[in-house]
Amino acid sequence: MGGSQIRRNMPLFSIGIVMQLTDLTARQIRYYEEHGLISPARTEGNKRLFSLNDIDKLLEVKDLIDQGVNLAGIKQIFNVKQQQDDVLTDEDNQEAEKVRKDLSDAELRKLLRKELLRAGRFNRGHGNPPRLQ
Amino acid sequence: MGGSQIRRNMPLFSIGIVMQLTDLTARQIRYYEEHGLISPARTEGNKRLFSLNDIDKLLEVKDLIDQGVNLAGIKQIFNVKQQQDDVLTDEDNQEAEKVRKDLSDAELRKLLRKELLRAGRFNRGHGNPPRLQ
DNA sequence: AAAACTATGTTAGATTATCTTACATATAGT
DNA sequence: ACTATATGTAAGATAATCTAACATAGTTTT
Repeated sequence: MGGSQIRRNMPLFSIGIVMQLTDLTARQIRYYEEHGLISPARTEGNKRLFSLNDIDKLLEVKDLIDQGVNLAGIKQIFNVKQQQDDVLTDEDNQEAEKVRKDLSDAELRKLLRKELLRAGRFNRGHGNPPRLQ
Repeated sequence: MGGSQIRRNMPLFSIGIVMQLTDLTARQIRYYEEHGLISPARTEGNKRLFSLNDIDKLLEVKDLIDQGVNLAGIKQIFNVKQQQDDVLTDEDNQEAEKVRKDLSDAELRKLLRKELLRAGRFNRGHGNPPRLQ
């Protein structure tokens, strides 16, 4: 797990914002969580807090559902992608990972900003850039 | 105006998250708003929603306050920077100017910091002098 | 065709997060 | 010494979110 991965996993967004960003209902988002497609963090008071990764996943879920894939299928797809990610991460990226891990807190905002700008194109291939606005 | 401007001004973050991200209290954040240093958006139900720009500004406020600048001074500094931004934006060399602007954004902070540090040495009157380390 | 399952809607009651307003207070400036 | 600045804190109100339960249109399965 590299530093940037942590950043992309930083819990930042309330469900209301995620609803706007993904155009999903709260019911849908909770249902997808219930079925293990996402695992948003929680505040001390039990409110969900979503990361950029969560939002990416939700947009992907939405996309796949639009294409007729059911949740079971999406779950499988996510599993496969996760395995790929594991392989890619474990392989040879130690050095780059190390560099990435040492990002200063000051740079965090800029990274966040960047992430938002390019939030969209899921790294592995298929492209439907969700518009964040 | 590029799409990125829209993104940076997109209201996304609740005050709780901004507190964590900036290490400011809610009181401070609201006070800075009250004095016009930021203008976060609101939800339909009147909750504040902060953008990345807001967070940047808050971090800058915090930084300047740590260096002994009062809110009036910070307001002036923001005004100056805003004017510069306006000029640069109106000068229709948008593409190249944008790069230059990014550079000068980072640079300007350092210059300001230096300048303020020097000024602080002259009229030192407060018990909490800038830590010269 | 009936039964079961899937994915979502809706409602209700409870709880958290945030809001405004007001008062308190320690430092800093005059 | 007085005033202004910047922040803390408390109270009461309300918005946003939570869980749980029941409803339902489609879709599979039997």
